[in-house]
Amino acid sequence: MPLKIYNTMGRRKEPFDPLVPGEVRMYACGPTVYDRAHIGHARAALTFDMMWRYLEYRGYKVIYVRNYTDVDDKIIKRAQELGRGWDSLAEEQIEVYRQDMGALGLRTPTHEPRATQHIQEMLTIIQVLIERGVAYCVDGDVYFEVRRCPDYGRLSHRSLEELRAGARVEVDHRKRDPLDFALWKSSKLGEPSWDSPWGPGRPGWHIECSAMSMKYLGETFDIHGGGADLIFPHHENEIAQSECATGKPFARYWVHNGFVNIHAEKMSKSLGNVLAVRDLLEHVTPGALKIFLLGTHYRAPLDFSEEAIGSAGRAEERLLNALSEIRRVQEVESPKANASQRDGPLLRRILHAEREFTDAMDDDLNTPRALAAMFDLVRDINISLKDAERGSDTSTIDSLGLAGDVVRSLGSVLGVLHEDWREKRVFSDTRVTTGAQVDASDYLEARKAIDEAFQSGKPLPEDRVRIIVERRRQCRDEQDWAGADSIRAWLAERGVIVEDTPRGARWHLTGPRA
RNA sequence: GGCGGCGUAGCCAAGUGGCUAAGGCAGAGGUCUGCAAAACCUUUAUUCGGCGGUUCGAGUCCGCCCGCCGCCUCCA
Repeated sequence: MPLKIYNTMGRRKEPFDPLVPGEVRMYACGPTVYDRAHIGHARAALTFDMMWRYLEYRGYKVIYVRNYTDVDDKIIKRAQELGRGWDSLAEEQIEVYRQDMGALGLRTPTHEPRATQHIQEMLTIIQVLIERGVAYCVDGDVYFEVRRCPDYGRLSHRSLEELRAGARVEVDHRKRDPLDFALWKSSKLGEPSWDSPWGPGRPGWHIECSAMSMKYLGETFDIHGGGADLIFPHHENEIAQSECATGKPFARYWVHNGFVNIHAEKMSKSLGNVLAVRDLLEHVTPGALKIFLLGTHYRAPLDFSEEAIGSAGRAEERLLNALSEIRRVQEVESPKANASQRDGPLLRRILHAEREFTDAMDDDLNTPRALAAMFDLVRDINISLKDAERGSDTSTIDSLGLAGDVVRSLGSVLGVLHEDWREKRVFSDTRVTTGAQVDASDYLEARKAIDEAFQSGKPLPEDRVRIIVERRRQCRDEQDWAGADSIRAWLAERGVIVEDTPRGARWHLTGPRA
């Protein structure tokens, strides 16, 4: 079954067939770097990171370019407000963006070009457009003349008339058509400025993506994407200026991800409901955030809610638990069976899950279905784990190991399931009792120390907590259930949760991070 | 006004006209446990916003209606 991708251009799923067999060139519009990344940026970056990973999983060699818009009205404005240089603000925010995307486990694209480092390439394209008579210069500004482009509106499926009718832009009488857009803007005093044949100025917004995508990927390349809001005017204008300059088709597949709403409202500065990735990661694991985002198909609008992301976190736990259980069983029971004796039913389920996963992803990257395939396999794993635990069938151990590998591998295609993320959870600081003896004076001293720390709001001293937990274990060994229960309750009041396992008591801290 | 999207169980969310409508969360039973917790298993939509229509057959196609949203202006 071939991979199919929804192409905004034709508004339908199309079989994906790259220009050069086996190789994919893709470009995604990156952020304008004037503020921290929010959850919408995360969704866009994740969508293309996931696409990249899946294309590689499918065997393609991928060149992935994502730009930084590091000169723009918003950056200039923000820098002025902050009383600092626009370039240092952009530089700082690029670093912040990298950190945030890194925290989400997103890979760094093959190239991350910046607009300011490609001024010359932009000037070249603008020059060609003027020579070809599709762009004109007025008072140091250069505009693209929209009506010289016969296909204008092809991507957004709107005619020039329709666009003019709905236009809310103020009419600038220097332009030949209200829809003409700036390729080059003359700089005002104090604004960033580069020399050009039309005087000092700075690039218009759209030209940078044409310049950078074509520089790194060629005049025609496979995939171009971004948020759905970029369809018009950004991508429409990119197509117009690129194709008019080269006379060749620009991008072949246009991919757009849906928006993130916050409690059914659009996220916007004015509503004050912008959710920064950084702030979000204070409360949830990257894995939970990604499972939440991938739980909705990338083209559909996604509504953020605490409840939904909480349930994604518990779903992540479910996947992680299965993996650690496999590991535990493997430690206890060494595989005895050879390959031919492997557990048949589980093997079949593994193959089924892999097929289901790729079918789902082939169908326009249907990550909700792909996740479902993983959860199905996890259920089968859990059932087999029960069998293995009963000790009746050691032949399943081998297949369980394989099943775990498959879950990990599918998880890494979606970029979820980094097992080390689990350690970063606030509530996952677990320890197991050792069997050490605790005498009465140590116990009383530990209680006192814990109470002092608790009352002053400090983190509880872990070594003292351990002493209490060991003391409780002694009570249990002596079948002093009342004593054990009262210690458990005492600890719970101070934010320590104790859970008994076959290997001893496990405890973790809640509340303020230990 | 123009263009487009959405409405599926308590919540989130898949679903190429045709076997019993994925999956996750929550809920309910159960296993395990001294008790708990955690974990795991089982279970939870005669029905897909409403009304008509096409079809042997529709959540899936068509029409109308109701409700919600996005784009047309910077925006992922």
